[in-house]
Amino acid sequence: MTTAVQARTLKTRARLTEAARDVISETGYAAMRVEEVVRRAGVAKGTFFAHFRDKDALMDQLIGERINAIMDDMEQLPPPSSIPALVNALTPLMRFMTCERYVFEIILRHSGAAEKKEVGPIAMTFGRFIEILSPWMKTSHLRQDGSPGMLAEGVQAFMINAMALSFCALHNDTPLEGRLQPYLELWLLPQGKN
Amino acid sequence: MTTAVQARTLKTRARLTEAARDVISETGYAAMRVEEVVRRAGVAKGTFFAHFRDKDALMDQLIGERINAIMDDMEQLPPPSSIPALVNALTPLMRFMTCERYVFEIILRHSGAAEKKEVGPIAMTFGRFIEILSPWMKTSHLRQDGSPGMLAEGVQAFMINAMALSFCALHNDTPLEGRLQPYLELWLLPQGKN
Amino acid sequence: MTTAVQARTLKTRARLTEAARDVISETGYAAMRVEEVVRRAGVAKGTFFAHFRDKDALMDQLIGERINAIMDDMEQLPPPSSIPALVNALTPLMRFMTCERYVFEIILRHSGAAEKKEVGPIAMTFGRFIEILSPWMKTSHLRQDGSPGMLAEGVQAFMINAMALSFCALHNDTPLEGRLQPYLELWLLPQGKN
Amino acid sequence: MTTAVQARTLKTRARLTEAARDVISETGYAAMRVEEVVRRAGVAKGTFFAHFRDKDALMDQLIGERINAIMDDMEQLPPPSSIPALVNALTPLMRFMTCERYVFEIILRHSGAAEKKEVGPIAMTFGRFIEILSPWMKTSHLRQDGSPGMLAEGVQAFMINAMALSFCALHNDTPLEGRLQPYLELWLLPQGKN
DNA sequence: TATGAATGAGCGTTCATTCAT
DNA sequence: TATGAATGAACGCTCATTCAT
Repeated sequence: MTTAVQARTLKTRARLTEAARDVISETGYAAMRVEEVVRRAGVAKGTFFAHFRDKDALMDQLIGERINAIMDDMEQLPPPSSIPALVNALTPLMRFMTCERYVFEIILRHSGAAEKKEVGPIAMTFGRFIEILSPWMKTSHLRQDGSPGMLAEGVQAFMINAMALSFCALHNDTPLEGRLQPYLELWLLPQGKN
Repeated sequence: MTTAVQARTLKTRARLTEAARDVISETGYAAMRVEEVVRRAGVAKGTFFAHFRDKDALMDQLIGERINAIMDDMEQLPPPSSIPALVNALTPLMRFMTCERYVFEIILRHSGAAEKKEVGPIAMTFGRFIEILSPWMKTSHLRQDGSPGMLAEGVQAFMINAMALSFCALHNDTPLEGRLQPYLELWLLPQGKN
Repeated sequence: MTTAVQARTLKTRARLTEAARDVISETGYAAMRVEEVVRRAGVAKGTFFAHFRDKDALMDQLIGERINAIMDDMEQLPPPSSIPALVNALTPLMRFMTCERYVFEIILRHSGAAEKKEVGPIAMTFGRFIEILSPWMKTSHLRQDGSPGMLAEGVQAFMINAMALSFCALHNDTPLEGRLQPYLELWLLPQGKN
Repeated sequence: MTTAVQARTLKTRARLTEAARDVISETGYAAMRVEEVVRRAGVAKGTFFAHFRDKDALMDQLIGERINAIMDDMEQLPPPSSIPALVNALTPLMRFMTCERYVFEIILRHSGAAEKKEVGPIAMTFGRFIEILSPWMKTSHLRQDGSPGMLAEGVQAFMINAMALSFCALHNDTPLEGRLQPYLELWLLPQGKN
């Protein structure tokens, strides 16, 4: 009984997210309308809000799963053997996160939850990112005088900085990756090697 | 005549900003409503938009002037002679920038202007910050293998990262400054010295 | 200036009420939708709520003005010379008030305002009704041992009672007026005359 | 078996009404939500509607039983020997009926059923009220030129009127009973005696 | 410059009721 | 009987921004 009921719930939820994905692939994230999603999913508006606290909660999930998919690919990579290789490995993630200003804003807003119990998909990916990056930091050609975790968090900080600048007229002549690389060299290479 | 008119214009503008400061000191930045500002200033709503392109332009100015006041103090300081001293010097700025989530978001949004000609007060402070910090980077106890500008930008990136984390339940057990210090040590000290 | 602005305001308000009247004449009161009213009036939804606190406030006005129109007619009548004549005089009002259950419920709900400053059109008509009826109570064929005002309020009480019963299966075989008459006889005639 | 099943049915129903009474005693009638009732009763929402046609049916029952309890007390009273005594006898009923605006509205709405077969608890109390009051109308100090039933119905009308006014800012300076008494004197006393 | 009524698109809400299991 | 996810149709609201005067 309970199982059957859950199946129905999951199905409805899946129809909603599927409809949302369709809308987004056609119009982008910023233009997604709840009304349009429920219309396509063939469910009532009330149902939407029974499944998602608000529109942002759906965005959190959809963007979170995209980030996770990209991280799944990252995880398959061998530890990058050079800074340019590292930048290359990070590029798909940065590309997605900056695909729309709206997406980047959602990500920033959800990067940290105010309440521990409210930690959502996007916030989780920030932790996962560190877990993926940390082992890469142990490569011998990189500095080894900091903990892998801290080095990884530094990479994260430089990435966010580079992405934020990409929306800025003063800096968007340089491509994202080009802007990141010199900082990572300075951050990650043993001194005297960069 | 022109002078008289300009004087009136400046006065109206001053009344608007003054009213806005009052509202903010009572309710905070996020709760500021244009309606309330014009009510207190005793002018019509349309007048507000004759003086400010939009609400954000006022916010840009108000937050920018606060940041500049803090930077005026920073500028008086001698180059910090240690990482903890540097962190101390940066703390007032970080305190203000994280006083409200909304303020932090405004700052991020305005850190880079979409159009070069639209570089506003907040965006200016980002440049000024680098200018203040760069000379500090030349201190002999810090690494000298990167340009002062890049080192300063790195400090900026770590600050933003630390501030972003301060809104996050998973990390806000550590105070802002404590979170920043180890990263700056790793970023700024000659390797082998931290 | 102020006059011109007020004229515009009044015009918009008039368009809204006019549109509402149209909708009601076509579909009845209960079926009136705010959305439809603003659509027909050619104004934005926000404008509706700038003019009326809520849908009920518009209903209050529309129903109030209908009641007032009926009372305008009542006011032209000479004091009824018999109970049946009195009942006849009251019938148009009762007919309208019971035209829809929804209308009767609105009237009851608005008959008394919780706050004095919130006394709206419908509540006002209750006072006006007493003022119209009171002089009628001075007719010589009616009992004169109570104040006209009290006698009038009694008539009001019996009317409301009769109207409430008209929505009731147990009583709606008798027409409204027939139900009212015996009570008014007992209430208004000198004893021994009914 | 049938007995067992019926027992379970009755038990569920009892749990629902009991839960509803709890909710009402804590939050009042108007704030009662079906959701909260079923939560407390530990049953599913659908179960509620297997036991009660709709929410109003439960309200009808709960309010009806309260009115009946008050009428049980009224029935014990000897016929009031004066108008003030009569008013006193009616006061507990009026107090309850005006405890919440919502309650008064429910009572009015249910005072007459739309369908004869749907005469519910509240509607029944209206009949019972007349039955209790009618004998009281035969007291020698009251007018005897109207049937006891009609006199009783008049009392009912005046009570409802007084109660309706109690929700009105314009009239709620006078207490309920004070507002009722002069009308009953005029309605019930032989003319020349009031 | 100043005015302030009007805009407007969409979000979130409400919550009694239904219905397939 | 019992379950509980789904329904659904408006309403109210938001509030920065525009524009005719």
